[in-house]
Order: sequence, then structure tokens, then C-alpha cells
Amino acid sequence: MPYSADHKLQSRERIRRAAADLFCRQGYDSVSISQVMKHAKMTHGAFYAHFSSKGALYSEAIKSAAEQSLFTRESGDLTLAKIVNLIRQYLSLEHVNQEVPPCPLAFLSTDIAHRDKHVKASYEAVFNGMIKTLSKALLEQVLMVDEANNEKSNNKYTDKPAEKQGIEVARALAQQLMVNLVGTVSIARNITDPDAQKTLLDNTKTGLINLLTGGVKA
Amino acid sequence: MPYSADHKLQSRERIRRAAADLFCRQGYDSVSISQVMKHAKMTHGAFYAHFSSKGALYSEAIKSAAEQSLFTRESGDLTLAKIVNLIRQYLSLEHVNQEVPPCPLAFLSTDIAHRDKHVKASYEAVFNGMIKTLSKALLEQVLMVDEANNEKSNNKYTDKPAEKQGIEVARALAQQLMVNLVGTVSIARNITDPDAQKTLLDNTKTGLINLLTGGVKA
DNA sequence: GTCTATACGCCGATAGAC
DNA sequence: GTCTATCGGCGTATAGAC
Repeated sequence: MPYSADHKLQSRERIRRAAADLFCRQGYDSVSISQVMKHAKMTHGAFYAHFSSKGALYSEAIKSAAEQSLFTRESGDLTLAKIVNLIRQYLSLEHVNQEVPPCPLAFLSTDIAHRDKHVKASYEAVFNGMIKTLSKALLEQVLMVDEANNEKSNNKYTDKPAEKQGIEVARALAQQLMVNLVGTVSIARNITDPDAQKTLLDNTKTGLINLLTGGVKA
Repeated sequence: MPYSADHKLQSRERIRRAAADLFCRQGYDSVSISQVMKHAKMTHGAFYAHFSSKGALYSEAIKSAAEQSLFTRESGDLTLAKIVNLIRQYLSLEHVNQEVPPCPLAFLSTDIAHRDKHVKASYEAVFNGMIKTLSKALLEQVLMVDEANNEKSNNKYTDKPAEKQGIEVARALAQQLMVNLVGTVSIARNITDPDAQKTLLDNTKTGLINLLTGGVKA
């Protein structure tokens, strides 16, 4: 056995990472297998010892991109302050310009819509994972805000236990957050005027921070 | 002159529309010129009498898609009620599934990021047009809401004329609106579970309507 | 302006040596 | 497992007849 099992895993991982980087940068069709393998320091022919097709690689690349993205890297024991920090990084020019590992949800969204169900399943899994992480972290915050609000306003959810209601609110909040992040970055990538780009990013930034820190301006 | 000038314009417009439809459905790379021309009831070779390259066609197709999208079709003399209606249509399953002419901003976003500056310029022009239309319509609404709020809360913008401040708020509101619409549809397209898809769309729907009709729940 | 025919290149996938 | 070499197909773009 001239090659160890570990060596194969390492090669596979190099391909996965190279693919994640290139696909995020150029999209599915504009990246060739030769190109990926070249970045992974191998040749074209070796590819099929690791993946059955280009589509299968794409599915893996989405997960790999998610693993490397700032979302995963910063999400250990998320506090509200950390979430705010995450928002700032996500909506930074560095992220839009891919100077940091980008979020596949924003950088590959329309590309994925044209692929098969396995690829979409990867996207969906990444999305659900982020929602889960976020909503769990937001739950505590939501309960605190609710408690504060209940003192000065009528509670229209009195027919439900506070905690169960909180979970729903937290999930909805997490979804709103993700939608705003992905939408803003998706659009900002196609805006060439740097001032307009910055305005767009900043606008969402303040909007989201307002949303999370109580929701209401006045 | 066996062909009238009008005939040429008609042919060009057929190509433009066919391209808009196909690009939105399949993305740039997956659509061939032969395919576009077939939908336009012509053959491959005739294409270059109308456009200089596939990229030039793409740039035009983005504008064509915008012209046909529900956003343009419904935006004559926008009232708040019409905007709410627009939001409902935009965030409908029919739009996500492209049973109505789709919004290129949501359906082509990552695809466009990989093309040249002319293509991006088209995207940017469409985006700016929509922001302009929306913010103009929202301005009136914002001023009304401000007036109402000023009676029961402190106005933190007292150092600026109300109208000028209103324009900025309206633009910010329009951007937030667009970001939410584009982000939600971009993500929802890749969600296979119909229930999760519907939840996502509905969640943004209520969030945006709350945002527009005063911003605050309580 | 539209047609048919074709030049030319690139890509995904496979075959077979080492 | 990785290499080199190649097959088969399809893409953009062009040439030239009508």
C-alpha cells in the first residue's frame, strides 16, 4: 500500500478546500476540474479517485465553504455582542470582496438553484445549521426583551407559554437576520460604486443592530 | 431592403425576451445562444446581426427581465397599499417558482458577480431604479408616520429639516425592503422543504409589513 | 437579416501505465 | 493514488450563400 489512508483523506480535503474557494469566487460553470486540481497540487486525472462527478464535488464544496466561513469560525458560544460582531464582519467590504473566506449562502445562492437536489440539500443544511445556532443564542436575548416589554405594554401572546413563544420569535428573528445578511451581500457584490456599496452595507448594519437590541427606535 | 427596420427591432426584442426568460431560469453559462435563438424562432447564425457577444446579450437581458418583472408592472403611482401588495407577490411561491416573470435582482445576483462591468452596470441600474421608485413612494408615508410619532415620542432628528430627513429615511427604508425581498427569495429558491419555504416567505412578509406600517409591534 | 456549415477551443469523464 | 493521454460532446463565434 504505497499511499496511506490518511494521505487520501488529506488529498480529498485539499480538493474540497480548493473547490470551495474557486466556486465561491467564480461560480460552478466557470471553474473546471483541471483548475481545482491544479490548486490542490494534483492533476486532472486524479480527481475521480475522490469524487464521482463535478456535481458531487460542488455539494461538498458548499459544506467546506461553510466550515471555513466566518459564521462557523465565530459561532462558539454566541453572545449578543458576538452576534453584533458577526454582523459587522459579514457586512464588511472585506467579506464582499472575498478577502476573508466567504459565506456560501450569499456567494452561491443563484448558482445552486440550477443544480440537482443533492446540491440544494447541502445549501439547505448549511442554512438550517446557521438558523439553529443563531436562534439558540437569540432565545435568551428574546426572553429578556420580552420581559422588559411586558412591563410597559400589553402582551398579545398570553395564550402561549412564554418560553415556547420565545423559541418561535427567536427563530423568526434568526431568519430575518440571515435574510438581511445574504440579501445585502448578494446585492452589494454587484454594485460598482464604492460609496453606494458602503451605504448599503451600513444601512443594513444599523437596521439589524436596531432589530436585535430591542427592535424599536423611539 | 427586404427587411424593414421595424422587423429588425422586433427580432431583437424577441431575442431579448427569450434571453431574459432563459437566463433567469438556468443562469448564464447553462444557456446557449442556440437555445436563445430557438426560443426566439430563429437560428444560431442570425444572433450576431443583433448583439456583439453573449455577454452583451446578458446585459440587455437583465434590463428586459426588469421591465417584465412584477416590480415594474405594478409600480405605476405606488401607494402604500400597492407596495404591500407588491411584497406579497414578490414573496409568493409563484414568484419563487417562476410562474410569473421573475425579478432579475433575486434570480441572477451571484451569476452577475462573475461577469464584466457592463453586466454589473445593468444590475446596478435596475437596483437603483427600484430604490428610486420605492423611496419616492415611501417618502410620503414616512412623513406621515413621523408626524404621528412626534406626538408621542421625542424626535431625535430635530437638527434637520423634516423633509430632507424624510428623504434619507425613505431611501434607507427602500433599501431595507429590497434587501429583504432579494435575500428571502434567493434563499427560498434553494429550500426544498415546502413548509420551510413557506415559513421563510411568510416570516419576511410579516416583518416587512410591520416595518412599513410603523415599524413597531407593541 | 437570416440561413447553413464550420472553425476552434474547452470541458467532463475514462483508460491504462506506474 | 496519481499520472499522462485521449475520447466525445458542446460551446462561442465566424464565413459565405441567399
